[in-house]
Amino acid sequence: MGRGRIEIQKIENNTNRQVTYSKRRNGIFKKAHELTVLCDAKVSLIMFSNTGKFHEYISPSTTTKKIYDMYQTTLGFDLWSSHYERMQETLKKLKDSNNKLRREIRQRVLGEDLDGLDMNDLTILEQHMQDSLTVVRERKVKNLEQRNCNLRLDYDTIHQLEKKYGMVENEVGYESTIAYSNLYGFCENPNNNIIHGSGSGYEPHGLRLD
Amino acid sequence: MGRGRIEIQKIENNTNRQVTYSKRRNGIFKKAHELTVLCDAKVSLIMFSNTGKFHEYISPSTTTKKIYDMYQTTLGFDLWSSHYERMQETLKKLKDSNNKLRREIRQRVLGEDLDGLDMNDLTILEQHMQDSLTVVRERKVKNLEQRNCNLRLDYDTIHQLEKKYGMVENEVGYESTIAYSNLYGFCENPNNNIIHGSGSGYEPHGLRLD
DNA sequence: AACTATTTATAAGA
DNA sequence: TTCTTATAAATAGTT
Repeated sequence: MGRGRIEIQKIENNTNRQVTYSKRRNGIFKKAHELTVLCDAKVSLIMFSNTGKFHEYISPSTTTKKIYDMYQTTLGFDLWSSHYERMQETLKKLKDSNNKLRREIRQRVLGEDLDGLDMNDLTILEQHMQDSLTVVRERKVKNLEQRNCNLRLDYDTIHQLEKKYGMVENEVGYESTIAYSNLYGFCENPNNNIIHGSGSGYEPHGLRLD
Repeated sequence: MGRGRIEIQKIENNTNRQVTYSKRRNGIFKKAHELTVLCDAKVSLIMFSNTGKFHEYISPSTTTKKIYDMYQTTLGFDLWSSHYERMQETLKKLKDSNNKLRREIRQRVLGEDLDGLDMNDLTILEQHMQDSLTVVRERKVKNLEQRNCNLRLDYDTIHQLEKKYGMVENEVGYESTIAYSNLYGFCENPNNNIIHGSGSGYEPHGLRLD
């Protein structure tokens, strides 16, 4: 439809191709719109030129996203699944990881869910628990030693103050010394359990497994 | 372009509209293809008729998904964002949950990361660990008792077989009895630790925290 | 971007 | 539906 018939093959002349693209693009957009109106159809027309230029027609009664949702539904597969895939994978890994962690906690912290473990597993688990318990007890000792040091500092400070300002030495000195020696004595027996908690009201201590 | 000019407005006659849709659909598809070839363009043309019928043209050099990826990139917004949103949320929750679980394990299972805990926390933690350890040790005892029962069954079975087939009673009976009595003796001291693991090669035992 | 000779698309009819 | 065909519309090449 023009001054001469043309073969349907790539127009090699650059300018010519560009011009034809522009003309025919308008033509096809017009056709798309006419179809939309005449036949009450929904049309999504997306084009990228040779040079990457983007143009689109979308029927006024719809949106590109709606068309793609319909497209997806119609064809029965998920167009953007590849977009999701990595996300899905991450999600799955996280869920697996979560489950493993929860199981670890059930086993190791709460002492539940031991059904899958054989004698050897139980022994290893027991050893780990024993080690952790030791770490916690050592930390308690460390804490007490720290408290001890602070008290010793306090005692020295007070002692100096007493000297300086002539306070009654025995009164204050007595209490400080009591506290000091009690704590020091305790620290020298790091494995005793005299400050053990009540032990009755067993609670997960802020642990949520739901 | 026909026997008479028509107004661009919805064709009310149902059959007529259907026919026009069919004809013009072919026309626009042909145009889309010509544009693709002549101008080396990429065209995605998706149509849904009045009655929900689906038709599509896509340039052979591409796919509908590629077009939509380009569309997305070009327009600089995410067509699928609503699809993502819930997923993103789930992902975040899982990550948070994971982190909490990992911290729990660091504190409670490995005995690490105790810096935020005061004396009381440490004591509670210690008690929980002690309780869990007790559970594991009780489980070990239960396992041994179970093994014991199994052996006792084996022994009875063998004993019956011996009777039935006249096997030399002492030979088999001796070994079974040894095994049985060893285990039974062990089970009567549930809190001893003679089958403790090596205890030297401390490993997280399948726990991954990375 | 306009023009216009021609080709192409298609409305109406069969 | 599909074919036909008169006519409208699109557009290739030109300006």
